[in-house]
Amino acid sequence: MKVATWNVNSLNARWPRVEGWLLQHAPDVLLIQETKMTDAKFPYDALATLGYEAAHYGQGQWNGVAIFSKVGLLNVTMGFGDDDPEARIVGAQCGGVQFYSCYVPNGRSLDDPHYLYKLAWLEKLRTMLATRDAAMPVLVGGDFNVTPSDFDCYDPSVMVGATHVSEPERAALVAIEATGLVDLTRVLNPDLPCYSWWDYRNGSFHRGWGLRIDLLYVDEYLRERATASYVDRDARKGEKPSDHAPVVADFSL
DNA sequence: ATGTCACAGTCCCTGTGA
Repeated sequence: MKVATWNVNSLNARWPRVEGWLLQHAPDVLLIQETKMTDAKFPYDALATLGYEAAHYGQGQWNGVAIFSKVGLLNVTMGFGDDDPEARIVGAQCGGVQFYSCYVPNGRSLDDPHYLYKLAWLEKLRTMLATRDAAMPVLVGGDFNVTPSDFDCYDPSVMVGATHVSEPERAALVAIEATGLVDLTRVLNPDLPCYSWWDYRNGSFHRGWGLRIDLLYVDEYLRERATASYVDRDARKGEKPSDHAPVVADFSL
């Protein structure tokens, strides 16, 4: 089973790239973030032509998450079941695995209310994962907007005082791991940066100024069966790329 | 460090978010 997560920064603007990527890589499951579209505009028919069922939790202009699957799509859940109006998490069971596609709030700055919303959102995710059905393998992927460690930053010295590197954000990831999950890309590539995002500005991609903020958390069952995890940097090149590259994992199930 | 992109509305430019 091939699985990937990709923040596409508008599925409307990115559809030609997404369609091409699906044809080239044929993942069994693709977790998408930032569709930035209403459900009415979601390309269900085009995905069906490519062999994918899809679950979309859309909001409109901002946010929006989806799961594309070639291996079935059951028990779709949207949000955490509270009154949060932002469309940032969708879940589904695909091929006997519980998947979640997550778009963690950015936080904006450490003194912004949105930063507290980010921490609260991560705690809601942790609570949900702590009470999950342990009988079902689980993969939680998405744009976490947090670097797990300084090694996931091109230059930690320029990130001091910023979001994405703060101790509370990293502690929130550690607490999520404590529910029985591992950061698969890092576990399989302890010595590679595996950056997944580069700012559109400053020629950041070509200068190597990246961050690893798109993560795949898996339980022990999936970790034991994982054969590879990598970033498809080619998807960050060329015409109208997203500012994120897909993060892929292969499993022998 | 700020050299970009996408969105909606004020609608062919501007403010906002990332």
